[in-house]
Amino acid sequence: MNVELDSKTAAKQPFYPTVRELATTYQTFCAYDEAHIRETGLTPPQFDVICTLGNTSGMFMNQLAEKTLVTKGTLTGIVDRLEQKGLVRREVPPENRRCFLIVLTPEGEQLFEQIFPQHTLYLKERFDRLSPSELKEIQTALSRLKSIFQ
Amino acid sequence: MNVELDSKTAAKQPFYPTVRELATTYQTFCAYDEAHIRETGLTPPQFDVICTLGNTSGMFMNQLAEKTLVTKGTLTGIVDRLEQKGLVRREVPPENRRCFLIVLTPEGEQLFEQIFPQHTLYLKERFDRLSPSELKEIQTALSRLKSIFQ
DNA sequence: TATTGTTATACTCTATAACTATA
DNA sequence: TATAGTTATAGAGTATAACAATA
Repeated sequence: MNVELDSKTAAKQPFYPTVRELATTYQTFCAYDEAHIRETGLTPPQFDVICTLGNTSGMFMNQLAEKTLVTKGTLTGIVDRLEQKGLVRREVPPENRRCFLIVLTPEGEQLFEQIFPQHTLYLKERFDRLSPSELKEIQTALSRLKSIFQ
Repeated sequence: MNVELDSKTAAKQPFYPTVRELATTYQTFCAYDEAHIRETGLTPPQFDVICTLGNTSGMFMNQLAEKTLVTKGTLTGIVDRLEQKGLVRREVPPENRRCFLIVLTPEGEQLFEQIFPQHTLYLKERFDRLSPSELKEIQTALSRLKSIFQ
C-alpha cells in the first residue's frame, strides 16, 4: 500500500519531467513575450488589461478581473496606474452606479492599435516555425493537461 | 506584403488559441499546486528552494538562483526569510570565503521529508488520470513549443 | 441583504545598480 | 580585475478583510 512515499522515490515520479517542461516552457515563452512588452513602458498585467479592452466598448471591473485572472483588489491598483498614464478611464453607467465601466481613452486606443499588431508580429515570427498541424497538436496536448486540474 | 497588421486581423492569428492554452494551463496547474504549498506556510519560491535543496549537501547562491530561476538579489531575500524560519543556514566554506553554501537545517530537512512526498502524492492524484503515453505526448508537445523560443 | 469596487494592511517578489569582501 | 553575494532603491503585484455606496 503506497500511502506513504520517501522523498527519493517521490522525486522519481514519472510526471515530474512533464511538470518541469510545463514550467520551463511557460517561463521561456514569458521571457520572450515580456522582453517586448516592457519596451512599451507597460508591465505585463497592464499590457494584458490594455489588450483585453482593445476593440471592446469597455468592461466592468469584475469582468476585467475574470478575463485577466487577477483579483479585483489587485485590478484596482493596475487600473489606477493606467488611469494615471491617461490610457484608461472609469465611466459610471447611470443604470448601475455601483459599477465602473473601464474604457480605453483615445491615447489608450492609439497605444493599443500600435502595440498589439506589433506584438502579434513579434510572436508570429516564432510561431511561424511550427506547422499548422504541430500548432494544433500542441494546443490539444495543453488542453488535455489542463483538464486534469479542473 | 504583410509588414503591417490591423488589430482585428492581429487578434485572429491562429497561434493565439495556443498562447491562451499555454497560459491557462500553467495558471490552472499553479492554482492547484499552490493551494497545497500555501498550507505548508511557505510561499511558492520558498517551497521551490526547500525542494531544490532536499537530498543535496547544499548549494551556492548562484547555483540555487539558476535552478530556481530567480536573480541572486531576489534569492538573498528568499533565503533570509527561510533562515529566519530556521529552515536553512548559510555555511562559509573555508576554501572560498566569497561563497555561502546554503544548507537545510535539521528542521528544514524534516519539513522537506514531510512536505515533498505529501506534495508529490497531491500531484500524483491528478496525473494518474493521464496514461503513460498521454504523459509522454504532452511532454513532447511542450518541448517542441519551448524550442521555438530558444 | 447582496453586490461592486475601494481601501487598509502587510508582505513577497521583482529588477537594477552600487557596493563589500574575497580571490 | 573578476567573482560572490548583499544592500539600497523603488515599484508592482499578492491576499485578506473591512468598508462604503448602491441595488
